[in-house]
Amino acid sequence: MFSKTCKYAINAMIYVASLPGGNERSGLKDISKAINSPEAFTAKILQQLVKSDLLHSMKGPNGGFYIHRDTHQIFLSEIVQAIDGDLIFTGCALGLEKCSEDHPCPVHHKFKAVRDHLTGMLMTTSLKDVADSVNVGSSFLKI
Amino acid sequence: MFSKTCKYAINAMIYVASLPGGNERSGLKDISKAINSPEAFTAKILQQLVKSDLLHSMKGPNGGFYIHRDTHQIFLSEIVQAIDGDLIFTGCALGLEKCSEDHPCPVHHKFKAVRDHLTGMLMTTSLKDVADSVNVGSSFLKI
DNA sequence: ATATTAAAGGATATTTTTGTCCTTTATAAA
DNA sequence: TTTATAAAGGACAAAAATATCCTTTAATAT
Repeated sequence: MFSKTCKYAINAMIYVASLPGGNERSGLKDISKAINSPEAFTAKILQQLVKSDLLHSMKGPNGGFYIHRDTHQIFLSEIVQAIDGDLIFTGCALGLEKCSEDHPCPVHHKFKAVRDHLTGMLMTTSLKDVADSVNVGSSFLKI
Repeated sequence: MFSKTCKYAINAMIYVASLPGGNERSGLKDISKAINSPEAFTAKILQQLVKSDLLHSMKGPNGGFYIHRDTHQIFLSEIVQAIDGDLIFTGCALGLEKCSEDHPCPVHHKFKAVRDHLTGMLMTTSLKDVADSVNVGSSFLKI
């Protein structure tokens, strides 16, 4: 569904969003430990998120990553889009180059319904929604 | 969503299912031409499908691949399962090893709804359904 | 029987994704 | 101002997915 990179990215964003204090910073080590991901690889992903303006960073002592925007206004779809692009939202299920309403692949219509469901879910689920559920202990970021 | 291998597999199965005459055989060349896939790679995929008993094959002159079972009773889910395994049906959206109703990841419940939708679609869409739509010209296997 | 055809199978190559390591740059604290 | 800290960036490595090539096996037709 999502690339491994994208899964790490979502996890990382949720973790940072779930930190108390809102704009508190969290370092690479903390993040990768919290989401159980390889540190160096996570660094690259965080860089991508910073470039996509989903995350912000500060170098030096007490530096780290933080979220600038209101987490209530950041939706999972933005993270997925930033990392995996929009093929998941628009691509043909069977990989056809030219697949559209006018020239549909054999599963186009049925698949579109599922994809719209997924897209809708991602576009309406905010980082705050999921971070809150982590904070109240009703969901988890790792084992 | 699906691996490229799986997409080729679905396309190939639909193509063979859409052949007139039902149990007619189609060769590797025809199939890979029809679905616009690399021939040698497609050969490997067809082998997998044969091993999974979704497809049957005959060597020698006039040999080729054909579908044994009633295409009305073969569902897309079986193809996906045979090639990509069942991670798409059961795996955690965020890649967590231990993700369940009791110990859900932050998107578990919302994602489950989407996944159930996908699963339901795949389990109820038969090869005959989609092959028919190709045959009447309302859907296409390539550009 | 022999030749031809087409799938099966094994080995290998290429590409993409995932992952690591090390140096450079920016920031802050001493 | 110097030192410590932590992200940024570049180069490289490993693993997995995708793809090719060539030989072997099975079936048919001559």
